[in-house]
Amino acid sequence: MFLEQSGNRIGFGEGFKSMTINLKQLSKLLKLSPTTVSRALADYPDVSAKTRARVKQMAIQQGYQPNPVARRLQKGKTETIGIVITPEQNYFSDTFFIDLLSGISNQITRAGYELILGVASDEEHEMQSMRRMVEGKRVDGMILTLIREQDPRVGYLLDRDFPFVLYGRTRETRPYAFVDMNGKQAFEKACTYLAGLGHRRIALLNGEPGFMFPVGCREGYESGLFLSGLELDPDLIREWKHKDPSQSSYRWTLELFKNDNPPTAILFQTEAVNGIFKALDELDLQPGKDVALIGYDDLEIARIHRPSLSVLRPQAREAGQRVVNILMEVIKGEDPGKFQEIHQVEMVIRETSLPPS
Amino acid sequence: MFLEQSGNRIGFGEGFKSMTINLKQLSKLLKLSPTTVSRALADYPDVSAKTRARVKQMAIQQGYQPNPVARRLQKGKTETIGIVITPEQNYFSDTFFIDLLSGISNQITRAGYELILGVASDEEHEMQSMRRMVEGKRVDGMILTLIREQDPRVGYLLDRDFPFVLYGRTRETRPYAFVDMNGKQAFEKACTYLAGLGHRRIALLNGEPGFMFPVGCREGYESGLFLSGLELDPDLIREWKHKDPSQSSYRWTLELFKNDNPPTAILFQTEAVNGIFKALDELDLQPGKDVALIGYDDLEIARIHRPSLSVLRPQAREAGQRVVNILMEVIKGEDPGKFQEIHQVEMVIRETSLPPS
DNA sequence: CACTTTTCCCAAAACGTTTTGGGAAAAGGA
DNA sequence: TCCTTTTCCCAAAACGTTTTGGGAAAAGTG
Repeated sequence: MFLEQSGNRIGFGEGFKSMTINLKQLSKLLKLSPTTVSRALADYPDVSAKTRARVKQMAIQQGYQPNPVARRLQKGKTETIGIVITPEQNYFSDTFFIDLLSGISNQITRAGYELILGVASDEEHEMQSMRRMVEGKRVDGMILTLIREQDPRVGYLLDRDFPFVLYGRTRETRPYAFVDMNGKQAFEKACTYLAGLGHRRIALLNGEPGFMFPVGCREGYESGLFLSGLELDPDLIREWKHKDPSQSSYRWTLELFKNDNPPTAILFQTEAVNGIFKALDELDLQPGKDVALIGYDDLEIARIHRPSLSVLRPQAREAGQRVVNILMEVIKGEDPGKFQEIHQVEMVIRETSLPPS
Repeated sequence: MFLEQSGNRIGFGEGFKSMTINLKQLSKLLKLSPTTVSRALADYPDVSAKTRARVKQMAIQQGYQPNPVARRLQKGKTETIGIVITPEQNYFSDTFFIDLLSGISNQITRAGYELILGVASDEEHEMQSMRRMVEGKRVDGMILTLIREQDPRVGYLLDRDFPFVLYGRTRETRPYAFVDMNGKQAFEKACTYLAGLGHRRIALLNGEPGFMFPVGCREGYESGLFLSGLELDPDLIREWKHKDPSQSSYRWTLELFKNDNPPTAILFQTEAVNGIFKALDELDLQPGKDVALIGYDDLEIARIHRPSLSVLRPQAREAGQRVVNILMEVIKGEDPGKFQEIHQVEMVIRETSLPPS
């Protein structure tokens, strides 16, 4: 124990402590002007290949890294992207969001940018946190998630021509950039697939329609029924109402099977799967066998559970990367209206999507 | 529709687009020097009360906000704190982390600082992301979470005297600042409580001992058994091994009850609750009635489930705020060794902690 | 009144980059 | 050789703040 500790100390020595070197100091070391060193490192053509190499080598040797703050001041950019999350909407119960965030973060780092995070407790603080970033000149662009049908954030940013990209869509006539998952098509696909297997009673457990995504899910569901020549039965639909704690996928499922004519299949967002499994268990119904299930989002539980859950799988990480790439273009001054991407969602058939028994 | 949109446009007008004002411009408007304006806004005593008021009023009227980048350059600080998260360790399956993050974020904002986020895919990238922040002079301090018993990050930061605070603890002889939950005491408390109710066979489903927290949980569990005069039975303990996907709270629970002498109570981290409930259901055992349960972390499901789950409740948000306050002190140059806090964890008795039947 | 102290303000420097606008030397062209 | 071009480098300015180090006027002191 003693040895290890002391060994470390001696090994690293006194001078190891992040002795940060300057452009000026580096240029002195090289007997060049700061201008030339800066331009050499930035690969300007007006510095000879020989000195460029010499500069770069010395820079590496000395561990020189340009001070990002000084560079930002000069460049007039923050090289920073902002995102605000709100814990209330069960953001983090899902790994989809962390996948999205992971894609965003990686791409931002690759661009040499920074990601600053605001955590807001509610809609009001969400706006406040965003304003601080925008009006405080703390970011060059914003990323918005969990988009509502009427979303004041979008109008706010459009009004002041501030660069942003939505993960999702909203009701807004002015053009803006977004990356969205084709939830409609996904649910349509799942619905027609189930109908193709022979299911005639397909239920939908949906999120809160105030958000944009569930709206698409429902559209896809209805369109899927229509395409399969099935009637829409409102009794088979449950949609989350604003913060009613009595709601749960568990109760909804129990309710559905009190119906005289219960469903033989259920579409839902995978986070709800636990409640559904529990309810089916109590009702002595076998998932997959007695009731077909398809969830949206490929969470770990979907793969691990027996029977494993068939799902619709959005590529959240890839979407996150696209969001960042697009935002960089918008920051450069490109027309946001050019960047409107709707990504396909693939369907993964596992064990819970069999024909009706 | 047309009216609304056009109304908006006219209402906001052309000039609304964030016309950012300068210190120099502001001072010109006030017929004062930039120096005086800056000092007036910073409440220096060498500017008269009258002009100070005049300056502040004009600053508000003009919506002046000092450019944070310029201020950082001058002050020689980034006014930024870094944190790196890794999705692999199921960080986000839990709301505890978002609570922690929320406390951290709020307190950082209050201090006028920024929180920059790195998302790393594994341990190596975690270190890489941190080095970028530290060596790239992008942050003034780091916050570390999910601490391992042997954690290279701590040594790295100590070696270069870089300010940081741990949420958790590690094995390290040099002094460092941390805020930790008293997991040991919590599990001890839960264990003695159950023993006090008459339970004699108490099981523990624990996390991976490579991390520091589960180590404390186990210590508390063992100490609780000892204090209650109970024998430790290794058959009643399950600990997560590094990435063995066959493990799950569900299987562990089934295993436990294959025992000739099965447990009458189980301690665990609340994230595992679904698997446990499922297993008990299959075994026809009533949670709370046939088996007492106490989880660590007060997740939503613990409150909502019937029967509701008794839990150990760490105050993650408060801890997050303390972490930031401490980090600010350390950044100011205070001795990190002075800041070592171990927070109490309260026990919330609900419906799953009854005496054995 | 003459001197000191206090009050209130400001010009200049500094933070560490990148960009601007040359300018000297070397190379090319006749 | 003389003129033009190209190559290679650099001094100075700029980004927007805060800090330093006064300094002039007003107020207090004897």
